[in-house]
Amino acid sequence: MKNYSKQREAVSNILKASKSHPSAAKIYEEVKKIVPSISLGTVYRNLADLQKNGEIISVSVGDGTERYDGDTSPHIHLVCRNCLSITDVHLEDDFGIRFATDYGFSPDSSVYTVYGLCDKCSRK
Amino acid sequence: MKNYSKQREAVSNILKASKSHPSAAKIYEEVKKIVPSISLGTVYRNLADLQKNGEIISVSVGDGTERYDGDTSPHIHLVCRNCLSITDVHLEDDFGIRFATDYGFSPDSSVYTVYGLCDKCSRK
DNA sequence: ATATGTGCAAACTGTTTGCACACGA
DNA sequence: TCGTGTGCAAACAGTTTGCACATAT
Repeated sequence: MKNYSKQREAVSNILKASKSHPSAAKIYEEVKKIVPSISLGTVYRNLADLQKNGEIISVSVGDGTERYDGDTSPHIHLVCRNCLSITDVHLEDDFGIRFATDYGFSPDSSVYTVYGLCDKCSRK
Repeated sequence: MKNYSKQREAVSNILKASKSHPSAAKIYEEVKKIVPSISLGTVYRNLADLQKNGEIISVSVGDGTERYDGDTSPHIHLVCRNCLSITDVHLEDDFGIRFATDYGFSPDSSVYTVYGLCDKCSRK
């Protein structure tokens, strides 16, 4: 059904180790240090697979690129519309997942994003 | 500072009246019935403005298009990875917004999305 | 042996942008 | 009048995909 590949493993590891919500291009840069021959297309393919499995999530920051996150524990993303920074706020529990189940929905992941201006940018 | 335009008004009205989370292309189709001369570029520009004002929000369904929502009251989106349907689950309160404020963040909107399979698709 | 994954590069498509003109205040 | 908004079309950029080859089981 699904074979092992060092490329997918590397992508997964990088995301799980990172806290910076990198873009596909950034991940590509990082993975090349481990698997130099990897191509950007493969990065995208693996990101799609991992996301479908619920191993990673993705967040829209509004700059046209998708950001990826290897942390699937319940948390909110505070996305600054000005500097595009993403701040995590961890939660006890993901009640969205619980609600979904109540509706007959089979959830694999959830993303809670709050948009606005971060502390620094709102002072200006 | 910001002028009135029937184009922006029409885009806004359509979104506030709709419950279907339409794409920009779909909105364009609808708006043309009201302002036939409107262009797709203008639709995008107005969607960006409205979103920046917190009048509308947008949701990624994962098919490469952004969906727009004129309902900014607290609710969760249940997005089916198979049929791409979006089901709304309304909430009492948007605690993400409250949390954000506690962190010195100035929120303008929030999006809570749960991905998975809807009732219908998970049966197959 | 056979299904699955990869690298490469071209193709795709949603979105953005420059420009000349129109409109609102 | 003067700043803001629009229409058009071209340009852009992130992402996807076809194909031939490589790898996993």
